[in-house]
Amino acid sequence: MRCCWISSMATQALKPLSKADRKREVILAAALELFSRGGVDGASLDRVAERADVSKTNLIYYYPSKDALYAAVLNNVLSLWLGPLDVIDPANPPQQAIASYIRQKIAFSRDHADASRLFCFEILYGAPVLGNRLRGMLQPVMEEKARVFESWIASGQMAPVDPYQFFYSLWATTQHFADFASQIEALSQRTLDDPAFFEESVAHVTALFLARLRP
Amino acid sequence: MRCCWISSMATQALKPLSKADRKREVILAAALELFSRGGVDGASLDRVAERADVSKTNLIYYYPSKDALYAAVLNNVLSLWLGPLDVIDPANPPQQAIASYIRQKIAFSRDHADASRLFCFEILYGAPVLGNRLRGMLQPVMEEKARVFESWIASGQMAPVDPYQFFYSLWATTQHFADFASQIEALSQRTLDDPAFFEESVAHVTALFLARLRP
DNA sequence: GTCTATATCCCGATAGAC
DNA sequence: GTCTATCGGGATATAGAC
Repeated sequence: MRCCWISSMATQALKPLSKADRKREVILAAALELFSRGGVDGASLDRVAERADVSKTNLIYYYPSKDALYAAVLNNVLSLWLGPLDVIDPANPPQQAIASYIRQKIAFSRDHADASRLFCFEILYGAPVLGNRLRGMLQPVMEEKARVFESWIASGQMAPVDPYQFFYSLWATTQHFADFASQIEALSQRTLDDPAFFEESVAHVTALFLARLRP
Repeated sequence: MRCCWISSMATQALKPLSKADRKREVILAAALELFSRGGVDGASLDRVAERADVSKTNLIYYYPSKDALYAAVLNNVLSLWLGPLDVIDPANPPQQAIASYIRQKIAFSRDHADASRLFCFEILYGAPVLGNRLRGMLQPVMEEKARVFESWIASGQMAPVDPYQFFYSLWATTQHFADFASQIEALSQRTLDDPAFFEESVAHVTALFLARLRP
């Protein structure tokens, strides 16, 4: 049900994977799991190799350095991270689009909590690897989404808001469930894996943002 | 104006600091600066000592292990983090209290971005050091604040909301400005040190939450 | 492609003189 | 309290056989 193979979602589902490709996937999955717990410096190549069930030298054969491995994992994570943005489309009514976006993002925090945490680590580090792609690729995407917001506002479908600030708050609130899961669990003793808590969270965040959009 | 000495805010301002105490402060400040960049594992004691302008052995004299140093820094950070919660008081009207809380939290993200990032690192790690204090100390505080919300709701001063979910969203949106500053800067080319962006951010987040509270 | 063996470096922590 | 010297361990990465 919940996907574990990151790259298989990012690449074409049709192309059959070679044995080497599958090995790369296993290594990437192990690296994501360990890097997302303690950051890059919190996990050693020994442990990643152990988790992926390959020798360390073999791992280095596929990814020539730790930095290269980290970058490969992060690029997969960024692809996944971008997915939900598709729903922000001028053809959709804003309330529906944003409600769908929120649900997808909170589902992402549940199904890919490790990816969300690793992304958070990278940003905390100052985005040494993703910085260029954020400026070069995400920024134009955001400009496009900002124009969608402007069209929604101009047509009177929603109250005027700063689209950038609005997205920052959307990302913050939805990703919080993955990145701060241990704090939430300490205070609420709840997890997104509890379907009731998942739905409560979606309902709360949706109500928060839709109240603001009311024209 | 903006305070750099973490501990001096947590301890009594009256008690004069001994030479040793001042040295501890310098070490803690250096450790916060470096740990908040790369996490605990991203900084070495050598570099912390270098930054604090003490020898490594001398550093270890004051903090017997890296874990002890990390725990000391984190405890200071938690004290700072708790401060703004005081404004959530049944005597205040909810809109005013929450607006004040938001402004304080965003100011915290500006003035103590490193503390916010280190706190975020710790939670990402799974709260190995703060977990017990979150459960043992923060949880009762939150129960008290939840009762304040209930009293506000019961008196018709605000719309009914889940206080816990509400706080999670408040923390997420306000801390986001510190923890995800590099992403925001990549997309908006703005920083909280820009007073205009600071005020825009406060206005945006305040409008978001107050719209939700309208009875 | 995969292995064993190893080079090289840096890290946290200790010993012991002063 | 502060120093020099150093230990022991674990990390990334390479060399070279198979």
